[in-house]
Amino acid sequence: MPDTPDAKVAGEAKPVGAGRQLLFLREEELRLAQDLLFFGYRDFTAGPDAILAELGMGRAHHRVLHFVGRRPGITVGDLLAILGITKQSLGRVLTPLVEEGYVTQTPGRNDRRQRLLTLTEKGEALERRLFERQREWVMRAYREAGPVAVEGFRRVMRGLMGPEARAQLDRSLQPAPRPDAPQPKRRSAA
Amino acid sequence: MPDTPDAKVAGEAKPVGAGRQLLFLREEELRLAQDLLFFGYRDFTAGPDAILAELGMGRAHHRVLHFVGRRPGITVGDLLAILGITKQSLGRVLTPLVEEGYVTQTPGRNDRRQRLLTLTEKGEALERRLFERQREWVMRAYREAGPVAVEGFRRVMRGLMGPEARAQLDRSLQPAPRPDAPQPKRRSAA
DNA sequence: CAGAAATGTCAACAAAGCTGACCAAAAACG
DNA sequence: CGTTTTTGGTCAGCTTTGTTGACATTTCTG
Repeated sequence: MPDTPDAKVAGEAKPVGAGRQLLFLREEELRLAQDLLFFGYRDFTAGPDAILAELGMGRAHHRVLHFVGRRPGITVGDLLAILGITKQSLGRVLTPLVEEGYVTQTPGRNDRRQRLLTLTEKGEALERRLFERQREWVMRAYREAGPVAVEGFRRVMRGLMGPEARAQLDRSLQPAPRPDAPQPKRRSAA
Repeated sequence: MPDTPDAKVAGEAKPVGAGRQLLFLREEELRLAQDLLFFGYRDFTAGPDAILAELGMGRAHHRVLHFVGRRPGITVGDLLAILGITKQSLGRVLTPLVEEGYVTQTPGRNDRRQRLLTLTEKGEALERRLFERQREWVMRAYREAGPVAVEGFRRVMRGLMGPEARAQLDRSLQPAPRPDAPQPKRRSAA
């Protein structure tokens, strides 16, 4: 089956009959998924990792830059919920990022306890650099696989996420909720 | 079918025209890919992680169990190449796995320097338990997404892998190479 | 004002990577 | 045969990024 290096990676070439969606999940196919996720994720992160290493940073810094860039003005608490780590762990990467001028903290206008996080120009520049590296990589994969495969990829990856992550993802697709507008007493969803 | 809370995650519903495969890669779509991979991979590994934690093990142990299970009789060197770590790092998880009876080492028959690695019954049982947990998770995602999406997922994940990982994947799909047959002087592909 | 919430910080620990140095057994080479 | 290379293991020390637990500060809220 792995005849040509690319064509139908390891999927049965059987015409996908209507009702038999339960049979195509044989053990080998699941094991293949494990392999794909391990190797794929590892190589997906390798590019940025190399850039970060030169700057004495790690993947955790990238994640902060990424999610702060995605939701400028995000609160520390929300960032913690997204990353799913403790504030001590976050502090260890966030504090240096602030000290070295990649991220700014500004007190919230409604709630001055909050430190709203935003990328500085320097932070945006680095985030963009990391993004571009990763973009090339993903673009290659997308191009090779084609638009239909990309849509399938998204659907499956989304299915691999737990309900909380899905909610967070949906939220991050919303048009950021006016960080200074009077907000209706949000209960932290953790 | 999954038009319910899932349909078209965040993809443009535009009919995928023929030649415009270069345009559909807008920035937001790439950022979505980053999010999907982060959350998806994290939640994909969460199940096994929980089981492993009870046994005082980590993800690294799972990887060893997985790849030894996949290629019984694998040499330490080959396992190192697959995992892409140093032998010291491997030693820290492999030695305990051997000591606690999950993995056996038997000297190679052609090359008695080699320690061919195989799962014991205990090792197979644990690997299977981890596998089943992950299977349920992946199955849910596959079912929700449908067979066509699964094929797309595979194609994209494979594209995200670097050339070396692809080669290793192909090799692991081969019918394991008779660990005791006289082998034709393999040059280590590091 | 009292208490809860948002954030920060100190200390200690763990998992899983890394480098460098060094050793032994077995194979391969000349 | 003797030398060199390969395979694998081990010790020691360092790094990143996660964890708990305890405690302080500021600010909001009832």
